[in-house]
Parts: sequence; structure tokens; C-alpha cells
Amino acid sequence: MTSTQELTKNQSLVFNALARADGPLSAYTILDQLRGDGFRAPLQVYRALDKLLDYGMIHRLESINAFVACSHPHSHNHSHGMIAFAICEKCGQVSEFSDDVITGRVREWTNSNGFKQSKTTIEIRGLCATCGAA
Amino acid sequence: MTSTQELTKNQSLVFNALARADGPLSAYTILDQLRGDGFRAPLQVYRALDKLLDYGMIHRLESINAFVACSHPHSHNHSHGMIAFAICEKCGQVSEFSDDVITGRVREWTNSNGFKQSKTTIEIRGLCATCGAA
DNA sequence: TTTCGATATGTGATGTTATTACATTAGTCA
DNA sequence: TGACTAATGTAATAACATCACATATCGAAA
Repeated sequence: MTSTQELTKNQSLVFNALARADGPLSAYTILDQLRGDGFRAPLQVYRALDKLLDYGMIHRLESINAFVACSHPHSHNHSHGMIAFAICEKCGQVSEFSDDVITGRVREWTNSNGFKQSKTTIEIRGLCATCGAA
Repeated sequence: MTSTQELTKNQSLVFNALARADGPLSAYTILDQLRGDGFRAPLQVYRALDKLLDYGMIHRLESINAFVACSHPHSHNHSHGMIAFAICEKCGQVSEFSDDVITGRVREWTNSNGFKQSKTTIEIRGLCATCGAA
């Protein structure tokens, strides 16, 4: 579980599909892209995605049921903070950022309410600078 | 579109189902609960849910594909801010809160990146005080 | 009142996303 | 080897959501 994770064949195929995409992909889109590599069933994709999520190499975008390669693969700068995603509803581009103030405020709320958080998602839907200018 | 919204029959049925539940419900759970009231198809539920979301009377929890009645029905105190949800993965209870600092930080990011946000979701998964103590 | 348009509803079929269950294969290590 | 764990293959099914088309309801304009 170091920063350079040893991936199995299926995990590599799925990760590469996400890494070369310029935006999020659904599990079934990935499946279709990998049929030429021998993929035949959704579970082959979902199992690889689960592992890649574990390893922190990809993210799941809950609000659009899709997955993206992590855009900060070589640094664990914000590994302790929550990651926020800005998702353009027109072009599909996703920007990833983390903010210590937001992370701190959420933690304050959970601490003072006795809530043990395991995972937090922040997803901003809207139009990116390019699409919003049109 | 005032604070007391005039609801149609189906909208009332769906809203009441959510209001009397002590936690989030999936669309299909609502459908099953309303079969006795003549509901037969998912679309009857989804159409009502869409309207109730428009009216701000309910929220959609993206991370668990479920819906909850808004817990601040009579005040628009935080109507301009983002709402965060803390969802207990054991008992299903959902707590709703808003935080001006978080709202402000998100707006700072979107402003400085030219992103026009339309909807933002913040969902904290974990264990509530009761379940976490066990 | 009649006609029109907008909104709401009913229903079946279909599309999309995710998991269950079970069998098999491959690698690790005592 | 034997036993254990992780990964894989496959079919079936479950869970979530929308499309397409027909019908109904209601208010405003002619």
C-alpha cells in the first residue's frame, strides 16, 4: 500500500482506462472500453474499482455515479483532508481541490456531535469557466 | 412557491411518506408504501419527488440514493447556504446542518475559478453518537 | 361555453447502475 | 504437498431511474 501500488491485470486495465480519459467514466463505459481486453461482466470492473478506491488512486463521484483517476497521484498533500470536486454539467470536466478550513469545520461539527465520520463527499455541480462563459 | 406549497395528491402522499419516516427512504420503498394508495409505477414517485425537490421540501442524499424530508421546514434560515448531511451508516439517521464558513470557502473557490455552481452536496458518512458509542 | 395550453397522471417498457452466488484459478507460505 | 488467501470468470438478479405515449384535469383566453 505504498504510493506505487502493485496492480493486478484487471486493476491496471481499469485504472488506465480512467487515467487516459479526460473526465469521469461510468463503470459500464469502462466495461465497454475493455471488452477488447477480455472483459465481459460488470463485476470485473466493480471489483477493480473497489481496490483502486481502497488504494486512493481513483475517486467515486456519488452525484453522477462515475469514477475519475485521482488528479494528485504523486502527492499525498491533502490525504488527511476532504477532497471537493467541481463537476461541469456541460463538458464533464472535474476539478479536484481540498481546503483545510472546510475540513476543519466539518471536523468541528462531527466532534461536537459525537459523529464518527468515515467518508465525506463534497461535490459542486455547475458550469466550468469555459462552459459558463459561452 | 411560497413557504406553504400547494401540493397535488401524489405529491402529498409522497411527502407525507417521507415526513412520517424517521430516516431517508428510497424511491422504491416509497412506492411500496403507497401501493395501497393506488401507486403502481416508479414514475409516480419520481415525478412527485422532483417537484418536492424543486419546492425545497425534501432533499436527495446522493451517496445512498435516498430522500429525506427537510428538517427545517418552517425556516429559511440557511436557504442561501449549502446544507451538509451527516448520515449514520448503522441506524440510518440523518442530521442536517449548514455552515456559513463552509459555504463561504466553497464560494471563494468557485469565484476564483470561474465556476458557476448550481447545486452542492456535502455528505458525511459514519456513525452517529448513539451507534458509535456501542 | 368552447378551445387552448400547461400541468398532472397512468402505464408499460426500457435503460442504467450495482450486487449476489457460485465456480475456478493463481499465488503464498508453512 | 496442503492449506490459505486473493483474484478472476460468469450468469443471474436486484436496485435505481427514465422514456414514450396515452389520458385527464384545470385555468385562462376567445
